[in-house]
Amino acid sequence: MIKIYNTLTRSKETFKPMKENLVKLFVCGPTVYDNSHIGHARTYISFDIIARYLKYRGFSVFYLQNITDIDDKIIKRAVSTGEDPIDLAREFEAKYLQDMKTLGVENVNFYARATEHIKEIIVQIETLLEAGYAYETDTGVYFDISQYPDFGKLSNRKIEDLNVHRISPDSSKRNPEDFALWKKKDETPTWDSPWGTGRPGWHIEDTAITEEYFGPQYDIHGGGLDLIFPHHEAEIAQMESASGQKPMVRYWMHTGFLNVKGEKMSKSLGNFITIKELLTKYSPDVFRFFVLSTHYRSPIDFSQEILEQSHNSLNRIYKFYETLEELLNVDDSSLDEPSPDESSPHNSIPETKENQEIDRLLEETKFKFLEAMDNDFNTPSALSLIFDFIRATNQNIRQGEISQKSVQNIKFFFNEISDILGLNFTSQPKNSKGHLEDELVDIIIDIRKKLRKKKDWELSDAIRSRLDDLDIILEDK
RNA sequence: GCCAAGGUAGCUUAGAGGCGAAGCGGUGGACUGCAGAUCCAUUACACGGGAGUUCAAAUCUCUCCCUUGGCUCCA
Repeated sequence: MIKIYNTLTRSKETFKPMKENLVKLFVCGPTVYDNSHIGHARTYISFDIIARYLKYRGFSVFYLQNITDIDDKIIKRAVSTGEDPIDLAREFEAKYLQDMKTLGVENVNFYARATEHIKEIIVQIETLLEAGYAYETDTGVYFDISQYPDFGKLSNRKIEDLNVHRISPDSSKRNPEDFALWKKKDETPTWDSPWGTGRPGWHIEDTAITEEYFGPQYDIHGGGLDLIFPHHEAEIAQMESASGQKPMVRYWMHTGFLNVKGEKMSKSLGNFITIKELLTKYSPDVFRFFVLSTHYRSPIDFSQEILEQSHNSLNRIYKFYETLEELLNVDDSSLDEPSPDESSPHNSIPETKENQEIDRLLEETKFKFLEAMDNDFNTPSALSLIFDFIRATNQNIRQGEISQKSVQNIKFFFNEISDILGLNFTSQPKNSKGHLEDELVDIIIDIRKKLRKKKDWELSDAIRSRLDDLDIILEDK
């Protein structure tokens, strides 16, 4: 039984989709006006894992994400570079999708562009106007907040408290908190509407898109913590007013921020790290492990040092997996050490008490792993169980008390974990050098092996150290 | 001002009334020609301060202190 923390009720609730085992999941996508940064990556990796786990648990997941490809920031950026706004949006959308692919975020079923849903947006605005929830002024069409008394239920705010404004409200609005559904504009790009040319407001695209694909009610809506207010609040107001059905969303999920030295990452603070920059230094898996090591709702503090910690921790799992593979392919090691005592053809260790112990521990770990993930996707807790298991198993391996069958079962479990968490320790890339380079390095290593057999330590060490200078690390077994 | 999330060993994180956590780091050992990696063991008075409830509190209540975020740009 999966429990999900619902921002709306501020409590964990048992997850039950509206329709049997079909999960309709919507996550707010990016506004594509610049490169995506690692804060975005945190959120999308978190929801990637959530989608993976729901699938693992037998749900059929339809994961929908919007792409905000029209908005003030895009236009502003396009004006400054002299580019067409839509071209600019397409360019950064492509980069975003590439970043996600590199990060192993691959469970989104459909990306919906705002500009390809203008028709649906207009229909929804018309519905709101007809029902008296919206009104038209000289500057646009606005949602009338006084018609929706529940406004603020998600962020736990009262309308009367919303009196601090960074931007002075448009004077044509009835209430200062009313938000734009349609902005009347002349500068391109614009779309025709019953209210003249212009473009949609920010919030309406999501509800138009989700209504189109999911209907007025669906299961999970996710996004970063910063979207709770006003974005998600506005979505609720629009959709529930337009459809008359509540709730629009059954489970609201929000990811915590990625901070740098305790501060939110932002351009103005200059602590902005793009996904591309990150990946020049660390592998996608290291970053994913870093994300996994904190609960998705908690703030996560980024630093080089912590990524190093993640790297080291992850290596422990990698090495364990390698050990499993070695145990299953004992004949491979015959080149180096033909261990005569254990070279019996079957090399099978009979079922012993120790083996039963390991098998029991495996079952227990599996159970607890699911329990941790069921509990609002508690990945840190799940990881901790894996480390417990590795330590205990290593002890048995060291004593030689483990059967091939047990190793196989363990490996199978780790393959599952690899899938659920999206960590690729099953196919760990060795060296991402070019093909020819690989082979050249192999030749050098081969020669060095022979030198070591001759106990020519001086030359062996020199080779190792020269390779080290090229970031090729040799580790003798 | 209002709303929200936090303060857990040197660092990063789980936990959420009782059985003293996981990883990283440190230390010791095994292995090794050496180095590294790996493995094992071990280490660390752990719960922001103060009061209260309770047989029992990191965990519940109150209060105070501190940090961060949001309050129509935001993942």
